[in-house]
Amino acid sequence: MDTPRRRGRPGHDLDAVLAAAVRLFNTRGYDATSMFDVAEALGITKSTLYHHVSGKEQLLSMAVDRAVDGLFEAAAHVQDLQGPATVRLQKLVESSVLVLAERLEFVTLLLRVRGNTQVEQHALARRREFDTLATELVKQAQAEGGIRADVDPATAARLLFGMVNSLVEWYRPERGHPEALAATVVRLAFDGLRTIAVTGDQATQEEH
Amino acid sequence: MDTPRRRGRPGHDLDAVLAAAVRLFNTRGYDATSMFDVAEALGITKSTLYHHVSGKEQLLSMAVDRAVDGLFEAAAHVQDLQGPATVRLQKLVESSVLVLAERLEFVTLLLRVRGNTQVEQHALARRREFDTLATELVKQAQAEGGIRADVDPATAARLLFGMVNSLVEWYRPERGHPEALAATVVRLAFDGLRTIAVTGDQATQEEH
DNA sequence: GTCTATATTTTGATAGAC
DNA sequence: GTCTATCAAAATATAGAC
Repeated sequence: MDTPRRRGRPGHDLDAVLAAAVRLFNTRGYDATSMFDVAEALGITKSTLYHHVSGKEQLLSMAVDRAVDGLFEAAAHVQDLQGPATVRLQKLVESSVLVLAERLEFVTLLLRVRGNTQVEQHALARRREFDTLATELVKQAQAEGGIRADVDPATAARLLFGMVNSLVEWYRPERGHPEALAATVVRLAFDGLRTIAVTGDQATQEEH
Repeated sequence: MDTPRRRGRPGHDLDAVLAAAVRLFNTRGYDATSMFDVAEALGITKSTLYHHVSGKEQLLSMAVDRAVDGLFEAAAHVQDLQGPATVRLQKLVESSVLVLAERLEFVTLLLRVRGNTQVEQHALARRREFDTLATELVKQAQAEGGIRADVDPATAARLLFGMVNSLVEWYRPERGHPEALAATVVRLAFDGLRTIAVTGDQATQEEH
């Protein structure tokens, strides 16, 4: 959205540093990635890397913030909507998939955070906040009779977004449109795997 | 199943060492856990720990094997069954949940492996094998008309088991029966979240 | 089986020149 | 912005006594 303003000619800007770091964190693991590894990937030395960032944790912090911010922007947008909670829940799932696809590497990193440092604990706290929000929406949808009431709302929310989050394990942006994937996830989650009475517009086979 | 035969009186046996290591690997992360940490948790020194195991990687190797073996035992059991593929797929989901619950810490560790060492690559290869097997079952179930054919079988299998695997993020054995949870997962995955025509036996609200 | 060293490497991070 | 040099701490692992 915001145009990253060009910096002074040479070297790397923060975004490039962050991108390289996050890629390494995801492939090797955060702890297994050294600042030397990050510097090497950028073609600079460790000292130069420390000129750009204050430390390893700052890289993690910036990365998870991008993921969390995206998720909450989507949630805020959905909460502004009118209409049945069931539809809003569908929209939340849909936009979560889109955010995950758009910020794949950041969300991937976020989902692997375990809470051992303050940065990680903060990220976990915001994830729980999102969870609560989703659970509330499930409750409302159950109350209005849109989704089944024979499952605990917290359990339903966790399984639903567990399915969504599992996308980071295999989704690759180069194959298939995120919109189609989002639609598939919503369909599977809400209508289930089982064969249903075909109403007419479900004849398209999709690949991702 | 197999009675762990008692060792010579004193000290720790391999199972105790493995259990302590896996617990730490899951809470702090594999790379962030040092051999000193494992030794300390057992109340012994690093040297003594090295008397029990050949190194850190062996601990990881043994742990992921326990998870993978459990999953494949379940898969083999399901493949021996007769009847429609749709039912076998349901059984595979169900028993996967049960294995996950029974070997929670080992499966948790398995699902976090990224493939940076040979041990991890081997674990990933076996996971892919399981994936292929699940995808095949989805295909068969689609062919016999049991589950919807408007979704790519690989995508369906990944989303289905993505939902199952997400249980490691929140399931805790002390709360609720694994059997009830497995039933909930199957119901949600196959019949979906949406309210359906109530046929009579779906009045029970479950908690996990 | 358990310990006290100790070797060796790698880590995150800083100082200071250009 | 980038480098060389360096530090202090922590890591995996081994040697060898009891």
